[in-house]
Amino acid sequence: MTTSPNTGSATTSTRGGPARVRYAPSPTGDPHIGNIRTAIWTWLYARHTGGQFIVRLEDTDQTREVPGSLDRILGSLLWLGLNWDEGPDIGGPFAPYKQSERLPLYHAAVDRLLADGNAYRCFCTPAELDEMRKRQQEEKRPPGYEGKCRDIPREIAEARALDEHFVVRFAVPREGSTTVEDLLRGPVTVENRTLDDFVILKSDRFPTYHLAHVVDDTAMEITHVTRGDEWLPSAPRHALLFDALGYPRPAYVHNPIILAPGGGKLSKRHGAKSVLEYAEDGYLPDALLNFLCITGWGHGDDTVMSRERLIEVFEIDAISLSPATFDAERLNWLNGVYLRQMPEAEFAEVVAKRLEIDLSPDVPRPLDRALVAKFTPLIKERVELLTDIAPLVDFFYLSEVATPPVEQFLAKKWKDQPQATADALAAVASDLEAVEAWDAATLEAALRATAERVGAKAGDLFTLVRLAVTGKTVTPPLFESMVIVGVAPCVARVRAAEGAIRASM
RNA sequence: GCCCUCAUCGUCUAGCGGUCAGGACGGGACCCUUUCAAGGUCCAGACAGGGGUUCGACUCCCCUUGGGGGCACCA
Repeated sequence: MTTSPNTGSATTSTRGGPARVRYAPSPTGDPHIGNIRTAIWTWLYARHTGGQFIVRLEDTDQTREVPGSLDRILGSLLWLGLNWDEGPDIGGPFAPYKQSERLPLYHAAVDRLLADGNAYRCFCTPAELDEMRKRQQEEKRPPGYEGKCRDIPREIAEARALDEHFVVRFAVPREGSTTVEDLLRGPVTVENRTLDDFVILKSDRFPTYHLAHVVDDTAMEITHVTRGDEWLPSAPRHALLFDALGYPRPAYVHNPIILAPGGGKLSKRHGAKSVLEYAEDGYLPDALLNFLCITGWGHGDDTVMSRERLIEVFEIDAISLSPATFDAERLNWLNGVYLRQMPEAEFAEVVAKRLEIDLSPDVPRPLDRALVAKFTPLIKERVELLTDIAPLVDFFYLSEVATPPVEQFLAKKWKDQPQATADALAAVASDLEAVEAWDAATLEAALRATAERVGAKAGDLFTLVRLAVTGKTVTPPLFESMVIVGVAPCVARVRAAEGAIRASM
């Protein structure tokens, strides 16, 4: 018997219209970044079509459950701005949205499959199955259940079920083939003989993913099933289940996974963290959203796309078929782009919040917002990650900046010239004291004059001053920074540097 | 081992039978410049290989190669 191929009716009838789609995570820990990308695409598709985005908890494996997962999953979505219309926390017309609370639904489906002869009870023990697999491996045969219990007469099976552990397996047709329509790649056909009789109900009376997916996505009227393409090989099983239960099949979108640079699985080593970790590390939600969305999907020549823009132009069937590689550098660049685009006040607030985390505990909190607002314009285009900020501006907060090692001053043009260097700094200090207005333009003019007087190039002198005042070689613009630091500390720091150099002579 | 799937610059992609194969990240050069950035200009860089189909293939088909995934009482 050949299963009739899905003609794509579900696909064509729902194209373009409002989509009911779902994100269905397992509470087994923080969602993986690839998993989140699927959620983003799914959400965008719902918003693009004016449909609904639903969250459903797939908690059918009691042994793998990690406490607190649900909160972190929902927290991740929230942080990314992926709001849901129905879910385990807010309920909805098809509640409950936790599979562990929907057991009766699965049992009803199993009863029907059993009654129709599309499923059967299997009494094989785990030990027996292990042994079977071992044998298959030795004989170089494909692994899979061979149907030992498939032909047990129903009355006998029912009797044994009274006091024996059992699972329920779907009776896959032994012949023919099954075709699944994937929105991205068209028809995918597999021979039924390559499918084994998979378990749909475990011995603890919980469903497996296969059954739960079919029952719930039907009950919740999901139009498009979006999931990672590790599910593609089992999609025909699901199709068979839909057919056996007499349910219409949803449209499927199996998207490729994200690869690590160099190939293979993505891990923390490659800069892939959980969403919440990105949040902690100071990435912007919109930047991560944008980045994840365009890795594995594209819209013409566009790269930087706002949330609104993405909703507007996102087409789910434009998802790329080949697995994309995670490009952390691109993410960082995008984060910088979003940072630079931010309105001044908003940027200042983000900076302040971050500094309250990163700055030394000696600095009193809450941070002086007026001071933050002063240097914020100086650093805006110098920051890619929020963690770049503290090292760039900490000298604004220190009453005393430690003078860097003398060697740092006596480099480049000042190499082996401690006398000239010290004299130059001395000149700087006295000229700064004499300056009549403490603003950037005046300071620059004054120090350029100083440079000429001591016979140094302006840039070389500025390097000295920068080092003395900030303790760093890389800083925000020097004169603007000095204005913020103030005349007295600047002079003191320059004198301290001068002293250190003289002491080393 | 069997099955499924994918294939354009280093990376993410545009292309949907006729293009100088475009853009972005990264790289290089130059400009700007008090450091570092940002910004600007420019440069290098790809259709995996082989067969077909066609007047014409990056585009369609087949094979090879390579990558990815699946074959649990996990999802």
